[in-house]
Amino acid sequence: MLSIGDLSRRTGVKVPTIRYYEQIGLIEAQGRTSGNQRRFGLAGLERLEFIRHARDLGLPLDAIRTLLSLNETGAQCDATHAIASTHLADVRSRISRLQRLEAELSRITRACDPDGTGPCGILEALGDHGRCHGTH
Amino acid sequence: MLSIGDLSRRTGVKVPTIRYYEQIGLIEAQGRTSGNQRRFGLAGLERLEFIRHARDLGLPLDAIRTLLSLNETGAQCDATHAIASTHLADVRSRISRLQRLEAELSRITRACDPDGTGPCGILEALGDHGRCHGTH
DNA sequence: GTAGGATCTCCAGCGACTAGAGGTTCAAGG
DNA sequence: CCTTGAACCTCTAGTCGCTGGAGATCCTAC
Repeated sequence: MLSIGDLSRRTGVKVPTIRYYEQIGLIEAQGRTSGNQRRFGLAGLERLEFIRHARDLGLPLDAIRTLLSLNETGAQCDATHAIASTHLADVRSRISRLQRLEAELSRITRACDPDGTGPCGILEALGDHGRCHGTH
Repeated sequence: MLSIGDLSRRTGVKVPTIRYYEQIGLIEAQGRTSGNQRRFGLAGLERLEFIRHARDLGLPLDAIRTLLSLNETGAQCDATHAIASTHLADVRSRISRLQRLEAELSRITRACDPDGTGPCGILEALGDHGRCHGTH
């Protein structure tokens, strides 16, 4: 029987976050002590580790909720694969967007000449989208 | 004199968003009609274009607020440069984090064998962080 | 004069937590 | 047995950057 603090230490998920997960129905305590404190079993620990790992991989809680129920109802690989690859595509598009952004930002940042006498190049560049190369 | 809708069409910033920006003190209408509708001038248009561009580059509104005031008080290049390069560093770290994530996710996604008879590899991989390569 | 699109204000919600107030319970030491 | 103090409880509100809806008013063209 694990207290919420034990669970937190074992999984690295913060105590208020665990309570939050319970509130939105992602996990459930096995029961409560006579003094109303949550107690978790091994199943709860594993479930939270699953959630933690999926969160680390950037999956939204809603997708995790679906994955958990797939896990219970006997894994349907198709659905699982769909969620994972959708997320993967999402991550990839975020990467490429960020890379375009990085290019533009570093170009703009270089436009600043701290020793010069004119107005700051960064502020000018921000005011004028027309000078940008490509889209962002 | 531009109505809020004109401003929206010219900048691509949605009407409710413009109102939100006014609410948090980022922009200000030049005045109101007798019927209480906002009217903006050229200064407002340029200011909103600046905000739009900075937002597109991923800068948080707080940083934009600072940049705008720097722009007014006669550009201090140092401060401007600091904000931009802090943001650039942030973007770069997000990129590398996402790339690590991408690697892990595509590894996990490949673990799924839809035709197999065993349990879904993706779900197993999610349940067991120990199998991951590197950190995420 | 009227129709209907644009505008107004105010409030609530998103995702995924995080922080704080104010109170109770549990475990260890004396 | 009693006390201390860390850990726990509930509830509410705040974060960021919008977005959507309700219900009312305004503006413009016909």
